[in-house]
Amino acid sequence: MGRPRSFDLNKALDRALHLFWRKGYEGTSLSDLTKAMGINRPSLYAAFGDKEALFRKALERYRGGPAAYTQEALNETTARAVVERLLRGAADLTTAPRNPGGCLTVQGALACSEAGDSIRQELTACRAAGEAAIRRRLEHAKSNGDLPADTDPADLARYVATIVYGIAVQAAGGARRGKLQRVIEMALRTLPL
Amino acid sequence: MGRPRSFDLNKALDRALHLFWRKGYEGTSLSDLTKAMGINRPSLYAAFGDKEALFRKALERYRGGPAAYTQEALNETTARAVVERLLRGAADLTTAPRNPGGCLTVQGALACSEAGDSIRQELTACRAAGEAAIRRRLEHAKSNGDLPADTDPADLARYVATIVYGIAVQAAGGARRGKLQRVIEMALRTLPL
DNA sequence: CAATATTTGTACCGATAGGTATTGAAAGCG
DNA sequence: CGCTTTCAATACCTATCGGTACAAATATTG
Repeated sequence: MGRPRSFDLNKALDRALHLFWRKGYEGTSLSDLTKAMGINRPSLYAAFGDKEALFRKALERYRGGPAAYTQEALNETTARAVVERLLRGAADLTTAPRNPGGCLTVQGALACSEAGDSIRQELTACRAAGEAAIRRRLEHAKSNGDLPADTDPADLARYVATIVYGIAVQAAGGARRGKLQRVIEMALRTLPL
Repeated sequence: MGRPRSFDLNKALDRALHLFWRKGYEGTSLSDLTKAMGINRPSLYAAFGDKEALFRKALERYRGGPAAYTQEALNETTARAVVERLLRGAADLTTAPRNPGGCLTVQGALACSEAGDSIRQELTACRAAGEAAIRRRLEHAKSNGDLPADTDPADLARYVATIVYGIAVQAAGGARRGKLQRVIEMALRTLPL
């Protein structure tokens, strides 16, 4: 019972996500958010909690939506296919015309004031978790003989993650998809697998 | 004539630089700055102009100081030495204990509000200029036969820059120097030179 | 219909943002 | 010394920040 909500939760969350994605956590104001989401402030707080809670929900939606390719990539059958799909997916995601340039987990809060430090740490942890997932997948590959014996899965995972982050910075600076694909060609041509 | 300035311009600028480096352009407030610089607000405005001008001066000092290794790297005699020194220098700079983690040109303003957009563009241009300098150096190397004929200097420069940016993001997330050196080993082992 | 539960809109809160007007202090020069 | 010039310090400006109190509006339930 009670008056029903007059807006769509997920649509509003998507708007918030795109804003955080483009302007970062601290660069996005509540006024920006309410305007883009088409709701007013008390409705936002009732539905999502404070700004920090809203960002975390947007991050969750990011991981389950635009960034979901990472899970699919990890399900590829060979280590090389995993790496290739991770890199190509990163270039596609960060340069898709319908998205803000770059990656939310990189530009959401790389450096910020004390007020944003909790979110900064959350994004750092999020990147570390992604890197750990790659490492585990590569460890599995190694135990299957799908990775050279002299290759350390942790090193390779960190290397792949580093290139993904670099691609995100390039995209934030306006790099086009084709240019990033050439970067990926260079990275792939010379991998130890 | 007139009353002499009671603080050291360059020392104050260094304090501002370290603050911007750690917290980004918008994450650093004027109160943060005046406190760290040991001066009060009107002195700051008289000596450096507004916040935006102060940041540009800090960026200039960054390029001429902590980031000056890039120029030295470009003066190396072989293309491989250039690339190696660029990468090793990036890891050293972004993980030096006496510095904030990461790179000012990456985390200074990757994503921000409209108010910071001018600085964001400046940093984007700064990164592009660095990449262009690498490309020109590699073009020169190619004309000297120091680069394989099938290697595009622009592609290689973009690849190197991408790894440098990735290293900066890793360092901002707390990565240690040793780990980044392993990333560099992987990148170097497989370069087309 | 009346009663209740929930959302909405407006208007506001204290705190802080970047930036400045003004006054008093400290130096050089005659 | 007295005059001028520059800097330093306090206090203040408007705008905006994230967050909320309160009352009007809209639905379900009896």
